[in-house]
Amino acid sequence: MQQRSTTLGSRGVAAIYTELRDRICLLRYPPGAMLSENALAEEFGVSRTPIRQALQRLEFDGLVVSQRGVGTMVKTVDLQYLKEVYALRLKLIDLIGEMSPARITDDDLELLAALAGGARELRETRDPEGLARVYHRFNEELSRAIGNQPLREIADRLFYQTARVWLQLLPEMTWEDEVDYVVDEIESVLQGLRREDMQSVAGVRRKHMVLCLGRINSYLEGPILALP
Amino acid sequence: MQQRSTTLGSRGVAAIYTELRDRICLLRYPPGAMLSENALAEEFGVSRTPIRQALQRLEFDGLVVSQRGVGTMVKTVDLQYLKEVYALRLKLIDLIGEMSPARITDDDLELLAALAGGARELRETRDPEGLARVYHRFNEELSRAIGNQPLREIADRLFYQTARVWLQLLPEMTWEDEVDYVVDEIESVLQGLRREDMQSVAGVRRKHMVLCLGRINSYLEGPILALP
DNA sequence: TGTCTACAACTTGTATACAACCTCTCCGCA
DNA sequence: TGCGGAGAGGTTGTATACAAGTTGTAGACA
Repeated sequence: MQQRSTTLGSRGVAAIYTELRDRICLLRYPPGAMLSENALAEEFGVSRTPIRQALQRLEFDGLVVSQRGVGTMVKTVDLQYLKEVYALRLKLIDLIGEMSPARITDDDLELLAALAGGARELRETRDPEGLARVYHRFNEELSRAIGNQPLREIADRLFYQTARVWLQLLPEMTWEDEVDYVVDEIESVLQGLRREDMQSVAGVRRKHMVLCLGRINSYLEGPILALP
Repeated sequence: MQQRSTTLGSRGVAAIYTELRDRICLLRYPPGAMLSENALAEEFGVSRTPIRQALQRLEFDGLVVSQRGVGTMVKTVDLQYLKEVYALRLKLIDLIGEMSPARITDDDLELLAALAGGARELRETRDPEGLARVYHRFNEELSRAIGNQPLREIADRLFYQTARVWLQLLPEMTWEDEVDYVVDEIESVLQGLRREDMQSVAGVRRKHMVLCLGRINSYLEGPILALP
């Protein structure tokens, strides 16, 4: 049997799922791309069965769609659905602020600081995928601070459903500005966490999300999102 | 091949998933029950493959857990998780009230009235599963009134995660009271919908959920849910 | 009698063969 | 030249055989 060409955490299907999800959210698989079960099976060194499990989970997440006889395609982001997801995430941010017990360790704070530094270093490089990776890592770390487990799962799911849109428009935006926005959000959240002021953290996140929404709006033909 | 003994909508895996989910939520498969893939495959007249797909989806929903070499077991409701789900649902009810466009047709209103009538008829019968079925139907119908699609999916998911608890304690409660509670909730919601007053609907739902929570608390050893 | 081991009978996880289906191309034909 | 149908090649969906793992039990042995 062919040796697997990709290093996985050897946790089987879950690792494949995470890898494919990241590839989609980092636009390595752009919207409309066709994913071949056979090709993925060869690449990961497994049969089609585990690949299909991962793809079906991605289909539940709304990231791909499978059609018998045609193939499995990365879904394009539906604007109406995007609008609804963002509206919901704005509401959920407040809930996160209310329901989080703020169980943050010093290690977490250091990691966030390192992420802010990593983002700042990207200012000269112009590496959209790298910046997106930092932001994903940032979001992942903040997710761990959500004390309510079902809310955490829901927030993660919604994040990965909309994570592509910003990255997709990143090349058309002003690079330095976007880097600064990310750095500012991370550092502002960091300050809030140090004071254990989750309401402040929620406010910061909300502000940046609304601002990002505005930029996305201005770069799409016609406003797709009605700002409150 | 043996003919399938269960009438499915012939939509394949989705129908099997729904059927199994209902069996779990209506306690036909009580917590701790073992589900055999082979037995289910025989019953539904398919191979293990579609059965496994449905079971994996149920595992994502947190309703079952599979262990290699052991089997697939219906999960017992974890009290801490239940508490968190209820706390979240209370918050989401308000969101539903805010974000719903109240696209209700007269047919929907008639169906809700019929459900209230159906519940009232059960007052003499003492049929817990029937009452639960009515309440599930009621919830399903209200779900269609949620304009925000991701919120609707989330609300459904959370509902089915906690639907068993009330039914599980129903035999120990006062039957007539529980019937009256269900009838009152449906009719109160109906009144709110007729006035297109979604905030009132949310208030009713919230009130009944808190009351139901209190009853559940009183029938479990020690209060598991801190009421606000 | 108690304990430990080997094994049989089950389970889920994986790989593979086959069926159903779609799409594009090529060839015959008007 | 335009059109239409058969077919090849590819895809996902399903069934089945096999691998890996767990558990209870029977039996040997101290």
